[in-house]
Amino acid sequence: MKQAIQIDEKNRRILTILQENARVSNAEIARQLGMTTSAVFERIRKMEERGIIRGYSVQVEPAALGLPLSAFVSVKINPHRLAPEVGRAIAEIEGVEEAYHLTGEECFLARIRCSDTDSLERILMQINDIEPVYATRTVIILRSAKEISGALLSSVVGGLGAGEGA
Amino acid sequence: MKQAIQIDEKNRRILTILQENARVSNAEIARQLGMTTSAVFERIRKMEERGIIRGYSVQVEPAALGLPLSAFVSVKINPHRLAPEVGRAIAEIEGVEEAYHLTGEECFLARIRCSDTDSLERILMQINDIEPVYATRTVIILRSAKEISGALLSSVVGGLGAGEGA
DNA sequence: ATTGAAACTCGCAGAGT
DNA sequence: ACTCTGCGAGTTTCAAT
Repeated sequence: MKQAIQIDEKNRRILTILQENARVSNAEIARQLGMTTSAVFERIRKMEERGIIRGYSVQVEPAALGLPLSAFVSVKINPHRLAPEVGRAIAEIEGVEEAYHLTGEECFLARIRCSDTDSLERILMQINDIEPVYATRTVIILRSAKEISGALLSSVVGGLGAGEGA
Repeated sequence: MKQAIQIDEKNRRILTILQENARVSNAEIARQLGMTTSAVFERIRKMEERGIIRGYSVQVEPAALGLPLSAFVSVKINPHRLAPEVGRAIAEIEGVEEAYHLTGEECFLARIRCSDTDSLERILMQINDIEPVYATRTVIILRSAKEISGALLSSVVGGLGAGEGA
């Protein structure tokens, strides 16, 4: 059974502070919560150990990386039981930031980040080339009304930037 | 004109390291890149100042917060020019992690995180209660094949947890 | 933009409650 | 699980290049 590991009040407050700025010092967290640094240190260490904290990330302005274009691609596949393979194949495509297996006929949704429509076209072709995929539907993101992820880009390394050739 | 602020090689490598673990020390980054800590410090400071770095976040295991259920809600609205207001209204609803204004008929997409289907129902009602909204379509996320955001939850603070009452 | 040194602050571990 | 204590390590500033 996958039991829900619940969290106490103090840990929740530590996470709240880390969420706003993951690079604050333990000492600063301790100050804000009226604890000692050691206590904060221990709690964070345990949350990391228990997998409650998965990691820490930087949110980057995508324009700075030459990736101003975002889109969602909905995907239909045919033998539905190939979903795991399709999921893996989509996830591996450069420019795919997120990929979800969903209920419904359009059983995959991928969020794309790229430099321009040419780059988007190339990504769409790669998705359509996956064997069980028989249809895609793409919508462009005009604006994010709320974006938690900021731009946690998998592709800081990648180089899907505006200047790249073939 | 919104010019694309491009980034040099060193900054890209710094961002790559921060992406994997935003809580590494500047000294450690410096070691990996063969720079001095001061240089790394200065470059990070400037990227923060210029808005290239938006912030740093912790990725939390959602189950630990009692939020095992994820969904996407597509929204249709009627006078299309009320989009900005609708976007703001959706973004404010507790449980909405991300909200995007899109091209196409379903011009908004919201990603939801909540404790159970009851909670999801309540969120859907709130979305449908927004004036210009005349239709929603909900799909449940079965699995994330790729999830950059990990679980950057806006609602660590919130308390949409399993145990909450009304 | 980078450096090296100086002053300050923090991380982290050990021992104790 | 928290506190106190202390040293090694990290942060941050600054004059100089």
